[in-house]
Parts: sequence; C-alpha cells; structure tokens
Amino acid sequence: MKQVTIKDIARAAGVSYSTVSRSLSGSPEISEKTRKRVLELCREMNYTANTVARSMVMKSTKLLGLIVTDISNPFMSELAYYIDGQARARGYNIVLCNSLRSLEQERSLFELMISRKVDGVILLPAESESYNTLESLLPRMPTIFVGENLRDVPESFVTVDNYRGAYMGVEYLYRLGHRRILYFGKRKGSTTHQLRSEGYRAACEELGLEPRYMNNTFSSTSIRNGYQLAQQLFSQPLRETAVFAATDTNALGILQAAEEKGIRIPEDLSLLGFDNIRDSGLPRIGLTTVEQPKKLLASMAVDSLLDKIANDQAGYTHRILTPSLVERTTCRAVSRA
Amino acid sequence: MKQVTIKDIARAAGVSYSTVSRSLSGSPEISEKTRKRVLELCREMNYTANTVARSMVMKSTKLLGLIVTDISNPFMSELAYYIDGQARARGYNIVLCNSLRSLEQERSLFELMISRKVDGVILLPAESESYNTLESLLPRMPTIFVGENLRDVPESFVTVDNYRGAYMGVEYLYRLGHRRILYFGKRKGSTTHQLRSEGYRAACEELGLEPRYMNNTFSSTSIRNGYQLAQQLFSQPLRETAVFAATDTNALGILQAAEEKGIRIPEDLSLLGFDNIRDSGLPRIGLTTVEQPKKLLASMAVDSLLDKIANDQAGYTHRILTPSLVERTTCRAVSRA
DNA sequence: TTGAAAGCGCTAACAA
DNA sequence: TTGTTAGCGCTTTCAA
Repeated sequence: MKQVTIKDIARAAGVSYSTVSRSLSGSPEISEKTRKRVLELCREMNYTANTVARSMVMKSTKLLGLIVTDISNPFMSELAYYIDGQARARGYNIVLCNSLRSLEQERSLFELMISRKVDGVILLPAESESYNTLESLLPRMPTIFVGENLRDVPESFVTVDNYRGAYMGVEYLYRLGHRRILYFGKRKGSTTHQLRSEGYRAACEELGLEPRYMNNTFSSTSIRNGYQLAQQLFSQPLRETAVFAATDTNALGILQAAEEKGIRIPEDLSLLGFDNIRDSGLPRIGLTTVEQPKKLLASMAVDSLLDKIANDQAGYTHRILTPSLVERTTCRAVSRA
Repeated sequence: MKQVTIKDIARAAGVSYSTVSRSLSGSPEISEKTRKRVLELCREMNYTANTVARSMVMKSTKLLGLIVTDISNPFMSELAYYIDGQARARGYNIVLCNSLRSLEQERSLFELMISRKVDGVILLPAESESYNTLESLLPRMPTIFVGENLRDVPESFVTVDNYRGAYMGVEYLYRLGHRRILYFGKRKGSTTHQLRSEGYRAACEELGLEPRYMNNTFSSTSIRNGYQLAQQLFSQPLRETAVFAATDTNALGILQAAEEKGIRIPEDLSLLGFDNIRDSGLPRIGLTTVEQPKKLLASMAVDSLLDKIANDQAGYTHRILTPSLVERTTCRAVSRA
C-alpha cells in the first residue's frame, strides 16, 4: 500500500512538485498544457492527495466533531443524519463520538477533538451541567450546543423553543376539551425539562387549569423508566383525562404500561408526547406529539458553526426554533360532561 | 486560538523539543526529573498534542471510516453505537458518512477515506454490487464489509447467517402449527435477501410446505414500501396463516396495513420479522423476529479490521454469525383444524 | 541523558 | 509560467 505522492508525479512529469500542487489546486498561474499533462499522470498513477499533509499546512482539517450521548437514540441518529448531509454539502466530514451521558467522558472526548484539530464541534450535551464542565476548554475550539437551551450562557446554541412547545401542547389538549392534564416525566438537571415544565405551568395558569406533576426520579429519560413511572401512576385511580409526557420516549413507556393495565389510549386516556422521534410515527403507535424540527436544527447547527469558524472573533448566537404539533391517534376530544 | 506547541514548551523548559516529545511519549531514556518538569509545564501552559502532525510522521491517523447507507436507520445506528464503543476501546475514532444507498456516492466516500488516510474502513454496503464498484480501490485501503454476505469474494466480511436465520424462522412457525407460510418482501440486488429466501425455501422443502413469495419490487426496503406491498396482499383473501417478512421494517409496514384492514395480529395472522431492530421491541409492537447479534457484529468488524491493519500482508476472513429467535407477541400457536 | 537535524506530504511566498 | 525553499508540529535516528 505504498502511497503515490506529489513528488512521484513531479518526477514522472519532469516538473517541480509545486507545479503539481498548482495543477491540482486549480491555480490560474499555470499553463493549460502542463496542467493537463500532470492531471493525466495523476490519474494514470492513481494519485490521491494526502489530506493529512494538507491539513497540516492549511491549519484546517475540514473535520467537524459530533459528540452525542448515544447515537442509537433515534432522535440523535436522525439529527446526525442531517448534520452529516449538511456538513458534506459544505465540504466537511464528521468525527462521531458517544459520550454515554457521562460528563467525564464528554470532557475527555472534547479534549480529543481539540487534539485531533477538528475545525469545530457540534455537541448534544450530556446534561445541563455540560457547559460548566467544558467551559475552560471552550475558548480553544469553536463549538455549538444543540438541543439544550443554555439560557444566559455566552456560548452558541440552537434549540427548539421548549417553553413554547409545552405551552402549545397544553392549549391543544384544552381545545380537545381536557381540563385535567398531568405533566409526566419532568427530570432534574436538564434545562430542556425545566423549560418544558415552565411552559406547561404557564399554560395551565393562563387557562385556569390546575397543574399536576409526576416527576422522573431517574437520571436519564428512556422508554424503560417511563414505563416504570407509569406503572406507579396507574397503580391508583387516575383523575386526569390526559397525560402530557416530557418526551416521546417516556410516552412510549406509558403506552406499554397502559396496555398492560388495560387502559385504552386514546379512549380512556389521551396521551401527548414531545420530540416526534421516528418511532412515534410507527404503526400501532401513532403518538400525537410536539415536533422538534430536526432537519432545520441540524442545518442551523452546521451553518452557525461554520460561520463561527470563519469569523474567528465572533461572539455567540442563540437560535430558538418554533416547534409544531403533529396530530396522530393518541389524543381524542372529550365532551365536557 | 493560538496553539501551544512542543516548541513553546521546550523554550519554557529550557530543553530541546525532542526532550519534550520524549517526556510526552513516555520514553524510558529520559531522567525522571526532566520528565516531571516538562509534564508540569505542559499542564500549566495547556498544551495539547497535535494529532494531525503525529499522524503525518507515524503514518497512522487512528481513525476508522464508517460508511453506512443511512445512520437514521435503527439497525445501522445501533451498529454504529457498538462500533464506536469498540473502536474507542482500541484507541480509534470514527469518521461517519452516509452513502444514501448510492453506489456512486459510496465510491466517492471511499475515495475520500483514502485521501483522509484513515487506517481502515468499515462498510455497510449500499447494495450487493458495492463490491464490484469498489474493487479497484480495495487494495489501497484495509476494508471490512458488514452485514452483507459477499459469498465467494476475496474480501473480508462479517455477517449473520441469513440462510440459517430464515430456516430457523420457518421451523419456528412450523412448530407453532403453521403449514402455510408466506415469504414477504424479497428484494432483488441484495445477497442478504437472496440467502434469506433460499433458507426459507430449503426449510419449506424439508418440512413439506409449499413456498409462496410476495416480492418487494422497490429498490429499497422500508416500512413505507412494506406497507404498500401489504395493502396489495390484503386486497385479496389470504390463504396463509403466517407471514415471514424479509426484514423488520417490512414487518412494521405489514402491521400498519393489517391494522387498517382490521386484520388482527396474531389472532388472525402470525407475523415474523428478521433483524430485531429496536423498534420491534417497542410497546404495542412486540414483533417476534430473528435477531442479528448487533453488538457481536460490531466488535468483530472492528477487531477483524484492526487485525488486517496490523498484518498488512494478510488475506481476508469471512465470519458468519448465528442468529437467534426473539419471541414476542406477533406469532401464536394454531391448532391444526 | 540530551540535542541537532532530517523528514512525513503538502502549500505558498519569493525568485527566476 | 515555473522552480526553489521554508515550514506546518511532530517523531526518530544519530551524535554528543
């Protein structure tokens, strides 16, 4: 696997190797004749440019770090799909890592990215503490946070408007006639969760409803712990006619527990999720939910980051996207008896 | 974002920069005193090694290319999760790309990987033709194919035993009392599909059943086209008591069409899938299916590839893993009336 | 135990 | 239009 280099080509063509470099880079200051001959030779000899060497002198790897907590999570893999698409369109490739929701791991990955000299990193943070853990490293690497609202922090992020999404969700259920709505799965340590629950509370106040919470006491959000929580919930008679789940994964857990309990959704209970992960659109599930615009999130993340890289001195930007409601089959109108 | 280099450290420490390099690399030929002082200084000055420069001289980037058709596909994202884990444990990072199931795109990504000087690539091929498209590039990059059985081709791959899995599936249904089993969703252009359908046919012959196929006429396999196919299937009375779907995604499409038609699964019809994607274990879905051991697939892919990289001259290896059956709720025993 | 120097493959400033 | 040369940050011989 001996590598053909620019020097081999130069020797074969009988020119200096800067001439080869110029031919390759499409520089104008070279005769068409030489260029053609050199390019021809490159093809014949199977020359492939060495990006590493180029990175070295250009001081740019054309690589973007993407740190997610878990790529097997459907929300993240969908986002990753779009991020890769957008990055490639802009001439970049992605170095993917999983932080496993560990702050320690996340920090060590971030250092790795610095060491690898990626041009920037897109971070789906392990938790709301992530900013603090990484703060000292941030000046050394252009970074954009995705999906987690950092509020008043001087670093770029792009996220959906979680407050507004939750507000919209409550309004929607209200319009269907629901007057008792449980908020399910609020978890500590996540600004996203915090904002969603604030949106829920505000809407309840506005509409004259009494808020009630069932909090997630686990350290992460998953189908499994949604299921466990829901079992608890269903162990007593339920006063509410609708449940608003903090995330779709939690809603999926509720679905399972309800099925086992013989509680029919939406006949006996309406269920609303948040995120619109792909699973939610699956047959037999058909979860009605507040959608995060994943494709937009992805392209904004990439574009913001590239902007930041280009304008070194720039500050930071906060972009908050508007969510929308996706109606499927888990919510129904109730008559006000 | 000025980078602190080995030279800055050397200057500060009043030593030559090879001494710094030696301290960092844990070389034995250096006094403990100097090493300590240098390391201390590195910490103070926030030194981070430049991996790109190191790659240049070491002729190894410690990067593995991972080319998938679509990372948002649950089977692939799960695989990617395990691949990243195993790669990292072995000191490597992953460069992720999506080929979008296009041979052209796939080839251009492969060339990109060569140019980026990744140490090897793990390929989830776009289709069975992939080997042919890439053949001329393969000698230039250690590669392992994952998930697609290349049969008699002189290149490494790791895959599940698709023939055997299908055979097992038929046996399972037979044991439940089914005598009429439809094979659903066989698609042209995929060796995987070919082998599965051969396994199905062999089992039918062995057990004295009459094979019947409903082929997938689309160019890919998805929930959507499984759904469309199933609509066709259900437009006429069905003779079979069980359907064996070529993939879980197809099975999910069937589930949807059945629901809309009022066909109950498993009461009216048993349904068996293949792959065990995560969606299949979701509440209300509970698809019984033939499982591909994804974690094992992943670690074998990484290990085989690293072996290949280490022993440059080596030939190729074919590893075929045994699938297993995951019983959930979509198949039921039928009494033989 | 340490330093000097070459070189990895490339780009770009400067000279011719 | 082309060639010469320095240098990107590092590792590693070879010499001291």
